[in-house]
Amino acid sequence: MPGTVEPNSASAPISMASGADQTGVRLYNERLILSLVRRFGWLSKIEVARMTGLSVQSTSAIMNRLQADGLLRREAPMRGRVGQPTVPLSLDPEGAFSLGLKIGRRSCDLVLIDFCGAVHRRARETFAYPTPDLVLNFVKRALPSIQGAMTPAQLRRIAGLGIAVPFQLWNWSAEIGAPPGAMEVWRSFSILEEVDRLSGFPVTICNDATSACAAEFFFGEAWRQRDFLYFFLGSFVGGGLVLDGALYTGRTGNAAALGSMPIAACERGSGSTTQLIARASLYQLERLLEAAGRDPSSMWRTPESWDDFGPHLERWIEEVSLALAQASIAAISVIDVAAIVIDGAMPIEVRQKLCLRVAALVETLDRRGLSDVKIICGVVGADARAIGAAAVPLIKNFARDREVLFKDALNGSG
Amino acid sequence: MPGTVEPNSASAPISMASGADQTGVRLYNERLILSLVRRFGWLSKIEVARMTGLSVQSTSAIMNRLQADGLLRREAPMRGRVGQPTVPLSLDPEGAFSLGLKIGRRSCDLVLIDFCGAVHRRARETFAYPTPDLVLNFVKRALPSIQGAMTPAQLRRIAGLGIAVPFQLWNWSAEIGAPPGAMEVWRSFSILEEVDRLSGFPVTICNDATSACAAEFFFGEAWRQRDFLYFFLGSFVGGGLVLDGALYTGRTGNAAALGSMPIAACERGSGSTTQLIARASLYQLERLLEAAGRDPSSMWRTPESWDDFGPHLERWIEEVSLALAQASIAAISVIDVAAIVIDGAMPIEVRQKLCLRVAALVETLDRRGLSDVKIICGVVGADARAIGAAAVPLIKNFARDREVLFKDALNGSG
DNA sequence: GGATAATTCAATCGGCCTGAATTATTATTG
DNA sequence: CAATAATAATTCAGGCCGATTGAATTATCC
Repeated sequence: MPGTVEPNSASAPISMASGADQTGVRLYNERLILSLVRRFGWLSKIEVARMTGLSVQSTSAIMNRLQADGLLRREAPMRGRVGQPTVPLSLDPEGAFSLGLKIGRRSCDLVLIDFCGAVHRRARETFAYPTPDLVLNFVKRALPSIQGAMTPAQLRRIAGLGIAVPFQLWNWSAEIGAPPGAMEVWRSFSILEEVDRLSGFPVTICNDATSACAAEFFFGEAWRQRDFLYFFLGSFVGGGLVLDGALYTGRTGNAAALGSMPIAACERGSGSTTQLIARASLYQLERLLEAAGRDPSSMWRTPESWDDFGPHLERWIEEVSLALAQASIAAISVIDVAAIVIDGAMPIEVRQKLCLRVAALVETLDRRGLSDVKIICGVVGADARAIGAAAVPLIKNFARDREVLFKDALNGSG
Repeated sequence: MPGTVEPNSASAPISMASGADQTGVRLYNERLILSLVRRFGWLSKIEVARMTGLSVQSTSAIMNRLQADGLLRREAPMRGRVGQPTVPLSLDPEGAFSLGLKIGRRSCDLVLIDFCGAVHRRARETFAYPTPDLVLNFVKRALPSIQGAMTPAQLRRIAGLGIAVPFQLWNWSAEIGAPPGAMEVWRSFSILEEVDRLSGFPVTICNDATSACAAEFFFGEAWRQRDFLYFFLGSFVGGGLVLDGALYTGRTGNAAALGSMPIAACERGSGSTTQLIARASLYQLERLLEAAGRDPSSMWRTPESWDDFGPHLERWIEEVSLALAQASIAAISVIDVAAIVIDGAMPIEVRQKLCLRVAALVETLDRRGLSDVKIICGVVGADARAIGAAAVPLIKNFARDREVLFKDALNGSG
C-alpha cells in the first residue's frame, strides 16, 4: 500500500504554533515603528518608510493611527531645507503607564513609569527580610495612593504591573540574613496571583535581574546592540539576555540565570567550582566590610557614593571582575552576543571601574574560537530592577517580538 | 521651542528592520505548515487547521498550493470512521534537494539529500590534513558526478549547497596533526566564495557542529524539544543551539561555540581552566590509544564499532562526561533550554553510555537556581555534519524563522 | 513661478475570514 | 438490504483588512 506513513503521534500538544493573518501584520508593523521611534528619539514618516521598506502611504496611515491613539506625538516641524518641512514624531510619554514592583532582600519598591521610562511616583518599604505579608500589605497601601494621584485618562492607560523578584528566594536564605526556614513560605506562595487579585490589570512576574535587563533594553543605551548579555549586581548577582532585538525571558521567566553559573574556584585547588552568585554579589562586599569592623549599611542607604570603602572595595572589585570575566567567556561560548552589559546597585564610578577591569581580564583569558565582545557599562543603575519590572508589561504590549516576515526573505516554496 | 527633541543620530544602519505585508503572512503560514507536517510525519488539512488556528478554508488552499508545488504529497485516504475519509498529506521527498559539503580533519564529504533528509548520493575524500586545494579539487570532481545522476526536474529543485567547516581551522593545527603553519592558508581563504563560483546555486557556510545541530533539528528526533542545546563530539567538540523552534546561527554563523567554553581543570590546582575542546574531543581518545601503543585509525574507519578499545574508552568517557556535565550546567545558566542533545562521530552505544553518564553527573552538581534539563542522545551520528550542512539551505527556504504574529497576542496599541 | 520634499486621496491586490454548499463515508432504519 | 440520516472532510462564493501603486495636493526654498 503506497504511502502508508507511520509516525503522526497525533498527541499534538495542541496548537503550539499559531498561524498569521493581516491583524498580525498590522500589529507587527505598529510595534516595529514604535520601536524605531523609541530607538531614534524621533523620526519622520519618510524616514520610517525608508527604514522599514513599507510604502510611504502605509507608513503614514500607521503613524497617524498611532498618533490618534496617543502613542506618538507631533513635534515642531523642521524648516530650513527645500520642500515641505519634516514633521518629527516622537513617543508621547503619556501614551502608556506601567507599574513595577521590585521585591528585594531588604526593601521593596513600587514605581509608576510612563511610556518613556520616566518615574512619576514611587513608594518604598524596608524590612529585615521579605515576607509575603509585608510585601502584600505594602502593595495594598501604596497602590491606591499612586493610583489616586492619576487622572482617569492616565488610569485607563496603565498597561500592567510587573513584579521583579529573585528566583528561589528560599535558597540562599542564610545569605539574605533571614532566620532559618523563614523564607520557606515563598516556596508555595504565589505573589503573582495575590497581586493580581489586588490590582485589576495584567500582572507579570520576572526574575529581578531579567527585569533590570528589560530596563536597559527598553530605556537604556543598550538597544544600540542587537543582542546583549546583561549582568546585574544586587545583593545577589543575576542576568538577562536580549536576542535579535527582543528580550529573552525563557520558558520559565528565569532565562539567563547567570548567578548559577559554575566558576572555577580561585584559591582552592582541585578544580572545584562555586556559583557566580557566591563570587560576584554585593553581599560579599557587605561581609568584607563587616569583617573589617565597618558598618556596611551605607552601602544600601547611599548607592550613589561609596567613597570611603577604600581597599575593601578595591579587593571586592578585583574578585568580582575575575569571576565576571570568566562568566562572560563561558556565556559567549553559548551565545555569541556582541556585547555584555554590566550594571548594579552601586555608584556609577564603581560600575565603570568594574567594567574596565572585566574588559581587561577578558583579554587575558583563552578566547580561541570566540567572537569579540564589548563590555559595556549599564546606565540605569540601582533602580533598574523596579523600572524594568514596570517595563515588562510595556514590552509585552508595545515592543516587537522575535521578528519574522522579512519582506526580502522571498522565494518561499518554489 | 516646544518639542525640540535632540537624539536621532540619523546614522540609521539603514533598514535593520523590515516591515511586514501579506506576502509575509503567506510565506510564514506555508513554512509553518511544512514544519508541522515534517514534525508529525503526516497531517490532514483539518488537523493542521486545528493546530494553527487558521480557518479550514485557508489551510486547504495553502496545502493544495504546496501540493501543486510538489512539496506535499497525498497519501492513501484513511477509511474506517464516520464521514469522508481523512486524506493524510506528507512531505514529498522529491520536493527539494540540497547538497552538503563537510570539511573535516582527515576527510571531506559531499552528500546529496532530499527533502526528507535521505542521502541519495555521496562522495568522500580522505587526506592527512585539509588544504584549500584538496577540498576544491574534490568538489570539482564530485559535484558534476552527483549532478550528472539527477534528472533535470530534480536539478531544478536543488535548494543550495551548505558547507560545514570547523571554525578557525588555523587554531589547534597541532592537534589536527598538520605541519606547523600549514593551516594558515585557511585564514585568508574564502571557501564560500570559491565553492560559490563552482556551484551555481546559493552557498551557505556554517560551523560544523552547528551544521550537525541543524541535522538533528530538521531530521532527527530533537524537534520534539522547542529549545535545545547540542554537543557534537568530532575530532573536536563543538555545539549548536535551537531556540523557539528555530536554529540559532548567531551573527557569525558560529553560535554556540561550546568548544571554547572554559572548564575547571580537574587535576591541576589553583582554579585554572581549560577549554572544553581540550577535554571532550575525540582526538584525546586517539591520544590515549596511541599512548597505549594501539592503532587508533579504526576509530575513524569504523565509527560503528569500537568494541575493542576497552579501558581506554571507559576512561575517556568518564573524563568527557565530567567536562560535558560542567559545560551543560554553565550553558543552561545562560539559556534555560529544556534539553541538551549529545551526538558525535562514534558508535551509538558509546553515545548512549556518554549521555547516561553526563545525566548522572549533572545531578551531582550545584544546580540551585536552575531549571531542570533533560540529557538526550542524538540520533543522526557521524553523518550529522554533512547531512546538517545540506540541511541548512533547506532550513533557510522551508523552515519557519523566529515566530511572530501570534494571532492571540492581541491588544496591540490601545 | 519652478523645483523639491512631505503628505494624502483613490483604486487595486493579495490573503485570510465567514457562511453556504458539496462530497464521501459510516450508522440507522423500515 | 436499500434508503435515509448523521458525520466528517472539503470546496465555492463573497467580504474584510491592510499594504501597494499611482495620482494629486500642500508647504517650503530658490
